[in-house]
Amino acid sequence: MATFDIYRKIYRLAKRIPQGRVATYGQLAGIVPGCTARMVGYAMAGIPDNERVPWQRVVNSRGAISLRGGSDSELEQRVILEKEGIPFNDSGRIDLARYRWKGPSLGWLEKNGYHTGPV
DNA sequence: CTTTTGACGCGTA
DNA sequence: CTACGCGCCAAAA
Repeated sequence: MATFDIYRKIYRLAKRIPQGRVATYGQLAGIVPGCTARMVGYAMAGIPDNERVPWQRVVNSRGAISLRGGSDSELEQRVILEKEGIPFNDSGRIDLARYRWKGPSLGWLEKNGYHTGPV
């Protein structure tokens, strides 16, 4: 099992995040076997051009955008998310209790070799 | 080879 | 609420 396969799994999973929902780094890491939150962030930073991953729907555990510091693309992503129907509160955070993605169906997880529940 | 860094998370103070 | 530390693991230096 090469690390390349893990990245592919992360991408495949992230592509399942529907519009109007968000997922956290830790959440995705908990679904992909042998993956950590840091690895998800690293994977998002290195998405190949041929892959179309909705990386803007992945936020940190606080419900805030965590882009490479100082970049203006952070504001850009917030605009995209708001456009997709996700509101930000006064602190610039998303209400994860309401907008967090529930994850793929159990059948999809089993079929593609992901974790199906809490580790 | 070793050290540092990074789109993270969580417990503690 | 903020600040700090540790754990996590893959790339880059």
